[in-house]
Parts: sequence; C-alpha cells; structure tokens
Amino acid sequence: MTAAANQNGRRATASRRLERAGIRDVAAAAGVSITTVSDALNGKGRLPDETRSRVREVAERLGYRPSAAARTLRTGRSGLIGLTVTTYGEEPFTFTEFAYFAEMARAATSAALGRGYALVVLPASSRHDVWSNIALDGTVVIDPPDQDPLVTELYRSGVPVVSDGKPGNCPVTAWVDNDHEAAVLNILEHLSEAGARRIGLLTGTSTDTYTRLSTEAYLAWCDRVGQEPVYEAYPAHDPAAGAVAADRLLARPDRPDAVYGLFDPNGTDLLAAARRYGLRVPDDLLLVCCSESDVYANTEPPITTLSLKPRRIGTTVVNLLIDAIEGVDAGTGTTAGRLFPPRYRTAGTGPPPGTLMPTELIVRASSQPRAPRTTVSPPRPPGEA
Amino acid sequence: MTAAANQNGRRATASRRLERAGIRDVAAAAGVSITTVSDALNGKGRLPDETRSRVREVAERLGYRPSAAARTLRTGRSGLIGLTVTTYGEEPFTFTEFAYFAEMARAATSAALGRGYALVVLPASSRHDVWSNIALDGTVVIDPPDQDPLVTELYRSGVPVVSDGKPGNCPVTAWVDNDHEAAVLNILEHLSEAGARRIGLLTGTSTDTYTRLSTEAYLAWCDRVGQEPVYEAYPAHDPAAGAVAADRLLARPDRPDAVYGLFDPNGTDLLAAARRYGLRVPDDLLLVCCSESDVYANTEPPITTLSLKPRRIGTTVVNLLIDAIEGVDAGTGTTAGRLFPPRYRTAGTGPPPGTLMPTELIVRASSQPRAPRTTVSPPRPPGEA
DNA sequence: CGTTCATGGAGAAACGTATCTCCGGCCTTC
DNA sequence: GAAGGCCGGAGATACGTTTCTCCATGAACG
Repeated sequence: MTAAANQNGRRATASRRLERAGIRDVAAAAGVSITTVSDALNGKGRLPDETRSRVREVAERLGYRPSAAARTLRTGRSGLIGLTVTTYGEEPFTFTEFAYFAEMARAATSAALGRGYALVVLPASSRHDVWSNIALDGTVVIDPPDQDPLVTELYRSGVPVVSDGKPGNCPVTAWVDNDHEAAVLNILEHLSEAGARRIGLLTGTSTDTYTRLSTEAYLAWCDRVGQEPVYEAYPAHDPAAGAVAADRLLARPDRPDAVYGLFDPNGTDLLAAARRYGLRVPDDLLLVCCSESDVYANTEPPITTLSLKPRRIGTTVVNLLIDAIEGVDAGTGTTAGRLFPPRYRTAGTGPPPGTLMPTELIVRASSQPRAPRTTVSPPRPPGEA
Repeated sequence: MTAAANQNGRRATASRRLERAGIRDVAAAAGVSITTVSDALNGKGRLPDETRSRVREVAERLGYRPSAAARTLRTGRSGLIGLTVTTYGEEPFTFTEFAYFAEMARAATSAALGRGYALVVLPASSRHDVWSNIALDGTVVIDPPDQDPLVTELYRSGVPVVSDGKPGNCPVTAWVDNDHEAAVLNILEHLSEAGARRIGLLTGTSTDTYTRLSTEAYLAWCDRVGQEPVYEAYPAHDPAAGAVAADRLLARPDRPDAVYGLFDPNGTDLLAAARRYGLRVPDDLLLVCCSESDVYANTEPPITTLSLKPRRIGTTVVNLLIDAIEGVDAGTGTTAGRLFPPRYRTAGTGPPPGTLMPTELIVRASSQPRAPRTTVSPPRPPGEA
C-alpha cells in the first residue's frame, strides 16, 4: 500500500523532517500519482468525482497547502499586482496623505481581491532590489512623470502597466484619467455664472498630468474669455507651502474674486487666508477646490469641491490591468502559446488606449453668492476693485 | 566561443524564443558556469574581483533580471509581508477609513521597504485562495479578534505573525499595543483636574482589544473613585451610529459634564450634539476624543485628542516581524539548518512577547475650562510665511 | 474478430535559481 | 620530492509545482 514511498526516492533518503506536506505526500497517502492530485485539486483533467473527492479529503487531512512559490515559478503567474505612486519630494511616499490616493488605493485593492489578485504597494523610489525581488503580474502606476524610467523598464521586461493619469512619454499598456480639461472648464463656467469677474488659480509646480492639464485648461480659458491669468504655483507636496501660496494669491494687487484650488488642503488654506484679509466667503470671494474630503461639507461656510471619483478610477485601472494580464494568454495561440513568456504586445503601433472618466462638482455655499437658489444678482466687487 | 550553447542541452533543442535572459544565458555569454554567475551577482563564494565585474557586466548587457519566483522557491523567502486588517461589517475593509489605519499602514510600508520587504494588503475576509496563492514571509495583523482562525492557521503553517493590539487567544509571535489602560486613566485624571464631576464614555460594541481594555479601564476607574458609570456603546463601524449615540449620551437624565469618545468621529459628533442641547464647550461640557486627525485643531472650539501614535506602532510591528523572520535561520543551526522549513518556534511556552507603547494627549481648549489658549499649534500670524 | 475510442491515470520534463560537493592546479613547506 | 593548503570554479541536485505526452484497459462497433 505505502509502496508509493519508493517512488519518490529523494524523500526516502532524507530523514523525515516535520516539513509541510507537499503534493508528493498527498499522492502517496491517496495512492495516486502527483498528476492526479494536481488535477483533482485544481479541477482539471478527466477524473471521476470519486477520485477527486478522495484526493481532496486526503489533502485536507494532511493540511496540504500548495506552495505559492512553486506554482508561480511553473505558471509564470504570481497573482500579485504592484501599486506604485510616484513620490513627491523626499518623503517615503505620499500615500494616504491625500484622500485621493487613499480612496483610489482602497478601491484598487478591493477590485484586485475581487478578481483573485493582491496588491503590493511599491513606491517608485524603492530600492531596485525590492522591485526585482518580487514577481509581479502587472503594475498600476499613479501619475507617472514624463519619461519615467521605472515604467519604461517595467514595460520592456514584459510587465503590463496601466497608469492612473495620462502618461507623457512612457509606453504603457493602457491608462485612465479624469477629463481634467472638462472639469476645469466646468468650474470656471460655474464661477462665472455665480458672478465671478476675475478667477484665480492655486496650482502646483510639479509636472504631473493633473497639474499640467488643469493649468493649461485654465490658461486656455483665460485666453478665450480675455481674462488676465491670476495664479500662484507652489510645490504641492509641501503641506506648509499651500498656505503661503494662498496668502500670496489673495495679497496680489489684482486680487481675484474667485479662486479654484487644485489640491485638497487649498480649501482651508484659502478660507484662512480670506479671513486674514477680511474677505467674506462667498460674498467677497468665491471658492472651489479639488478634494475628496468631506470636511468641506462642514466648514464655515461649506466649500464647493470637485471630486475626481477616485474609487471609480481605482476600480477601472485595476480591471484594465487584469484584463491585460489575462488577455495575454488568450492571444498567444493554442498549443505553443504556453511556451511564450507572458510578454504583453501592443497591437501594432499607435498610442495606448486611454479612458477618460468624468468628475463630479459638489456645489456648496462657497460658490453661491447670497441666495443659494438664485444666481441672478451679481455680487458687488470686493473692496475697491 | 559560443560552444557553451551545447552545455545547456535543453535550451539548444527548443527553438530560440525571445525569452528573457536567464542565468544560463549569462553564464554562457560570460564563459563561466551558472554557479559562478550566481556567486558573482550575489556577492558570495570566492571569486577574484575581475571575474565578478566581468560577469556583472555581461549580465547587465543582456538585461538579466533574476526570477523572483525561482529565487523564492529556492530560498524559501519571498520578501513579502502581509498586512491584514480585520474587517468590520460588510465593507471590503475599513482601511484608510480611519486615520489610524492609514497612518499605521503607511509607516509599516515604509519600515518594511527600508528593510527590503514589501507589504501586501490582505483583508482577513479575503477568499482563502488569495491567501494561499501568495508566498508570505510573515504577517502583520491589526487587532485580531479572539480565536481568530486566520491567525491560528497562519501560525500553524509556520508563518510568523505579529499583531497590532494585544491578542486574546491567538498564538502570535509577538504583539505591540498602546498602554490603553494608562491612556484612559490619564484622560480621566486630566478631566477631573479640569473640574469634571461626572465623566461619560462613548464606546463601541465590538470586542476588539482597544475597545475592551479602554472600557474596562473606565469602569475600574469609576469603581475606584465611586462614580456611577455613564456610557453609551454603539457599533463603531457604522458612521451614522456615532452621532446617535452621542446624542443619547447627552440626553440622559444623568448627563455627564465631561465625555471621552473612543473613536475618531466622536469629537464632531459630540460637538454637534452639545450644540443641539445648548451646551457650551468647554464651559458646560468637557470633551476629549481619540483621533489622529488634525481637524480637531481647527474646530470651534479645538478639541483635546488622544493620539495612539500609529506611525510608531506600524514601524515597531514591522521591525518585530522582520526580526522574527530573519531570526529563524539564525537559530536553526549550521549545516542541516538549511533543510528546515522557516518555521518559527516559540521559545518554550509562556505568552508571546508584547510591547506596550505610550500614547500622547494633545490638550486643546475643549478640556480646559476658561483658558482658551492652546498649548500646541499656536495660530499663525497672517503676514508670516 | 479486429479496429477505434473514450476513460483514467502515470511518467517525466520543465520553471530558474541557490547551494552543496568536489576537483584540478599551483604554491608553500618540511 | 611528496604532502598538504588555498584559489577558482564546475557539476549536480533540489525547491514543489503544472502540464505535456503517452499508455493500459475495456467497451462499442463494423
């Protein structure tokens, strides 16, 4: 009966340690071959149900757990997805610092788990050895800068890459982004209708897509309607710099009567700056900022915010990535396909497919002059302007 | 020259695909053996520097990247650490929902990366196949419930487990927690000194360590000083229930003149409830809540908070875990040790080693009668940078 | 009665690395 | 002049799966 012990000669020579049971042990205990065990547990092959259940029972009894490492080595699939956020400045990473990232990451994790994948968080600035030590089936990159060497290398080594934020010059498999241009135009229009005559912008100095597209849309709008641009830029990763920039913006001689702040803390920064200058919101100053935080529902006054809907973005990004990962095998043919490495190929040339997702403007008191329901009466210009 | 191609017979028979270069290819190109390549790249063995650098150069030229899966299989080490948060309720996971988790996770990720490990986020409620599909060197468990089956299984299969939150009956390798008892006593004392006669508690209905220990400390204190306990409990994972409970607490006939709220949103909840009942803070009601959010520095009035210092916890937990992981091999002997599975053994019996970490009470106006001046974060003058 | 087929399953070859064992030279040393 | 000792490196094995290939058996069918 237990003659099967002779089959695995190697194990017979080694003294029996208290190792975890392997597939060989299960096969021996069940009196079948390794193949049968593998097929039974993975639901493959042609086996009568009786054999299947018997093998499963034996495996359960022995506490058998397949080795993830061996499976990964054999199948070329790890079930792991990298989630990378390009780090601003020196800090390890600004993860969860802004609500956008936190929400996006949470949604991405959920979506991945729902499809049987797990997410591993890897800052782009991590030591190279950490990256190459992990078998990744694909990677989500949040807001890659132009010519990101990390993305380029990943792509070259055959790992699918989907970016959150339209990539500049990086070759990605696909990308997802908000329609920042439409969002900014919508806000500017909203503020104009609320009576704004001179709309200012609080923006960043970094070159990521979000900052760039938003600022360009603002400048283009200014050019179109004939307003002189009024904006201040600051390094968005510096939490203290935002307050300073907000102050600068409201201290200008050509002080705007409405401001859109591109970053999450801008709302409170602008509100505080307005108080310092004795400006009432919304009477003297209309305010909108981009934020996922609901604290702006309870500020005094509540502040109109633009939500980028990070949950939707995170879910979409992960689903696109997994589609690419799993689509690889489907496209490589029938028999010899298995021999091919899981290298993603772009169909011909041309830009990678991108998806634009809408944003949502949550209108609150800060952008509604006086009566919240009628916008007919234009506000009087603040001070002398 | 390229006669080395004959050595790897397997590769010679298969038609040459455009696969990624393996260690064999490097060996062939450099005219050395696989062993030499491995040693040269990993800094092991005894090789002259000339050979080392030559092999490295060839590897670089071929764009060689070692297979993480193969290395993991061979060494039994993946460089991956699981980060598990027990899910409250139905939601996928409350990660990043509370600032505590977000901060703790961020610190843990940083600490892990600093030591060459990466973190993979895995809710305790994930499908079992996701868990067993990933080779984990160890796991951090946030606040495991009593008799957590997940922890038990992990521990049994030899994976080191370190928990954030003193475990009830789970066998963990080590644990870290705040000194909740001391923290609560400190708060109660602080409130008493501020003039409180009847201190109420807003607590949770769940059985996690934090809730349990804090509540018990409160009850013990009441018993000691002879005050009748005044508390309301609600399911902490329900964001709406907190406001209701806060309202209930202040509506009681034996209304407290000071309240400590165990959860992050309790501060605003209690403040809102106080307003509804026309209670002035801190004149009629002293307020403290446990929170990592700095919004309480700007509420009206600013609210005294207890910080659990999640960054410190996250860092400590990860370092303890990695110590355990890397300590395993050190303890298994010299020669035959390599054959042993990386199974962690507790030294004898007895409880697992635990570390208590201090908390920090940030005193603001809400718990100081009269004195409106805060001791932290003084207001910034308008003109200052 | 011979041929085909479907069924149930076994054997063995990978996957790509790390590492244990061993071996040939050359140099020293008595 | 022979016996170690060190240097530089090659061979082979094992890590634990998945999966390709192939075989034996018996039934169906002409």
